[in-house]
Amino acid sequence: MRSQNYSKKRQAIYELLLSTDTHPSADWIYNKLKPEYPDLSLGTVYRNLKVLEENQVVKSVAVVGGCERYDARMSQHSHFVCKRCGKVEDIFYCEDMTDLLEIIHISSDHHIDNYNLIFYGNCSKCS
Amino acid sequence: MRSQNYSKKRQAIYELLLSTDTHPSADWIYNKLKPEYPDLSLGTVYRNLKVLEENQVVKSVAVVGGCERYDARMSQHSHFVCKRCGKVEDIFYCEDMTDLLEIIHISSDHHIDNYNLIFYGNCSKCS
DNA sequence: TTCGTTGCAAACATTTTGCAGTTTC
DNA sequence: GAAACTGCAAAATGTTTGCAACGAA
Repeated sequence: MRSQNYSKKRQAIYELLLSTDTHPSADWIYNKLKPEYPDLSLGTVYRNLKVLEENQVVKSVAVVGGCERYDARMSQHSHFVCKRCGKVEDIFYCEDMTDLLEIIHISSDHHIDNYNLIFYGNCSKCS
Repeated sequence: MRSQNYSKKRQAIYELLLSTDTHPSADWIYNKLKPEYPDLSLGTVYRNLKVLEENQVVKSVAVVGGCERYDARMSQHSHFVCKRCGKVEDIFYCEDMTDLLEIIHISSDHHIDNYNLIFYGNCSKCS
C-alpha cells in the first residue's frame, strides 16, 4: 500500500459504502455526497474507489449497464442483479469459497485467487 | 425475435465465435474478419453481437479491462480470467445450474434466470 | 516543506447511433 | 419494392489523467 494521507473525502466515500447495501456506482456516491461536499468532483470519487480497492477494503462486485458497482462488505458472498431495474442485492449461502471450489470439482492449472458469482433475473418488484 | 435477413457478415461473426475458445472482444472479431471482409466496420460487429445475444446464440461472459468478452458456447459452464494477461478460459465442472443452486442453499425472493461464475487469478503462464 | 489529494476540464476507450446507400428476400 | 443490413463518422458513455492549487503531517 502506498503512503497515504488521511482525507475527509476518502473517508466519507468509504463510510458511505459501508453504510449502504445498494452496491452503488461512482456516480451514485458522487450525488449522495455532493450536498455535504459541494466541491466534490466525480474524478475524486473514481480515484478514491481505486485507492480503496487497492487497499482491499472495497471491491467491485458487478458491472450493471456499463457501470461498475462497489461493495465494502469484504467477506465472501454473492450477488443478485435484476436485469430490469439494475438493483444489486447480496446473496448469502452456507458455503465459503473453499467449499464451493471443492463442491464443483474444479480442476485447473491456474492459480485461482477468488471468484465472483452473480445471479441474474427479475427481482420481486419487477416480476 | 424480430424478423431478420440472412447476412454474410452476421454469419461470419457467429462462425468465428463458434470456432474459437478465446472468448473474444468485438475488436478482436473485427480484426480477425477484416482481411476477408475489407469493408467490415466495427459498428457492424457490435450490432451483430447484440442481435446474436438477443437470439440467444451468443452471450457475454465477462468484462475484462473494460471490454465485453463473448462466447458462442451456450451450455452452462464457468470461466477463469487471468488478472495479468486477460485471458478467459472455460472452466467445466460436474454440476449443472440446478445443482449449484441447490448446493449453495440460496434463498431469495427473486426470480433467478441464470448465473455467471467467474474465477480470477493468474494463469499458469503468468504465475 | 513535503508530498498526498483535489477540482477542473480535457482526454480516453468502448460502445451506440443517425443517415444514406446496399443487400436480401 | 419493402425491410433488414451496412459503412461511416459523429455522439454518447463511463472512466482516467495532467496540472496547478490545496491540505495534512
